[in-house]
Amino acid sequence: MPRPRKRDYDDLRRDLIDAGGRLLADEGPAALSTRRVAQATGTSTTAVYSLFGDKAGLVREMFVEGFDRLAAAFAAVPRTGDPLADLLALGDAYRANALANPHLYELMFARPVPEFRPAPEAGRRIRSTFDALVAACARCVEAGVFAEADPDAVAVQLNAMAHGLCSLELRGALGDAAEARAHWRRAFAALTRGLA
Amino acid sequence: MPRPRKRDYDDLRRDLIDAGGRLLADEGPAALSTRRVAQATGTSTTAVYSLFGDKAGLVREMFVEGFDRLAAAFAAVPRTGDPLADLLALGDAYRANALANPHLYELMFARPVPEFRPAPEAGRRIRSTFDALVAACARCVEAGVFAEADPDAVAVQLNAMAHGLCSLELRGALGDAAEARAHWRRAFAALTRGLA
DNA sequence: CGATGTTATATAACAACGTTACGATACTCT
DNA sequence: AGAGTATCGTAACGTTGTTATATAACATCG
Repeated sequence: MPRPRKRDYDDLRRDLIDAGGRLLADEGPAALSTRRVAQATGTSTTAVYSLFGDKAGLVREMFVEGFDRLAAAFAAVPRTGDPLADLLALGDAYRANALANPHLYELMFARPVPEFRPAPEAGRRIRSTFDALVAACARCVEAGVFAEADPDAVAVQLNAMAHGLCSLELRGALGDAAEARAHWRRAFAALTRGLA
Repeated sequence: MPRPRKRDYDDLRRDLIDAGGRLLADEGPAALSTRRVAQATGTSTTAVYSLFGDKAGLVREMFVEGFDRLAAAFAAVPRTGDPLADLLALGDAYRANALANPHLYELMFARPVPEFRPAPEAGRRIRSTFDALVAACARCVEAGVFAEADPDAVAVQLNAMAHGLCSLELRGALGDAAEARAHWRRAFAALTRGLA
């Protein structure tokens, strides 16, 4: 056999992904170059190519990291006896995650790195975080909080609203934090009332 | 005075903007380089810098072109006696414009060109197309179709929903055209019912 | 334990990128 | 007609993504 060196291998992978995230967060997408990432990790550009194949491959890992964080944020939302409150808490978690990791949110939904376009295959991982939302919607339907409807279709509506609001807020179109929170509250109040 | 040459000047401007649009639409953001644009227009990269200052300056023109098209699509929506129908027609126009110019839509609301970040000043032009939406919301409130509310806040909710749905549809997450249309209908039915 | 084969990674090169300095051209105005 | 200035082609600089090459480090076999 050749040269596994499994330990350092995984460490280097993580280091490169983390360095990419830091670069993206601190200096924006233009600073996310293979050289900068390699330099920040104390290695050379070749590492990116042997470990990820491409710059796009590295960015793809940062992309799934973004969805992993979102999934973690969703998983941390407790399930109480109130399905509607749970659903709204999911919305808050979505917003909090986007505000805490704006660069990853952008990477997930705004395509800031021209080399990287999320593959349709990546849709499956997105889907798995989406399922948490669908389940919460299903509970609302079962509990009679929402009118009889396909939970999947309901989830699409809430997802669209959440993403639309995040998009506006990150662009600064929702005013300060207090105003933004009010927009969120009103929007989900109206939408969930319409779904009842 | 210097060397106006107003005629060719404006023509060249338009040609460069159009070439950029074609390049972006046909080959994606990675192909949108000053050299490609200049070559497609039969000129050289310097033209971009003397006419727009920057690559970002050229992209900014494409950006406002996107909003001009959206404004034109909004302006083409007739105002009938039914305020709610008018509002929904505005939503359809928004969707149709996004599907007809997906690359411009991406430029307006995502961030496919790292060099270009919409200036806060550009917000004013966005605002002017947003105002058409606000006016339609105000008519719904006045007519009693919606409950008493700040038309601006209502418009934010509809805007967020529309953008969220467009974003999902352009990503292919809304199924085929028929399914997507059904999602749109259901989403706005629920939201406008909740606003009543 | 030393030789060998295989892999990981640094070095250096390539084409293409955004940008700028420089010169030449083509126009407006006196 | 002459003078002055904005436009724009040429060519260069540094940086980008990527790849070919070469070296170094490890696992296995003799």
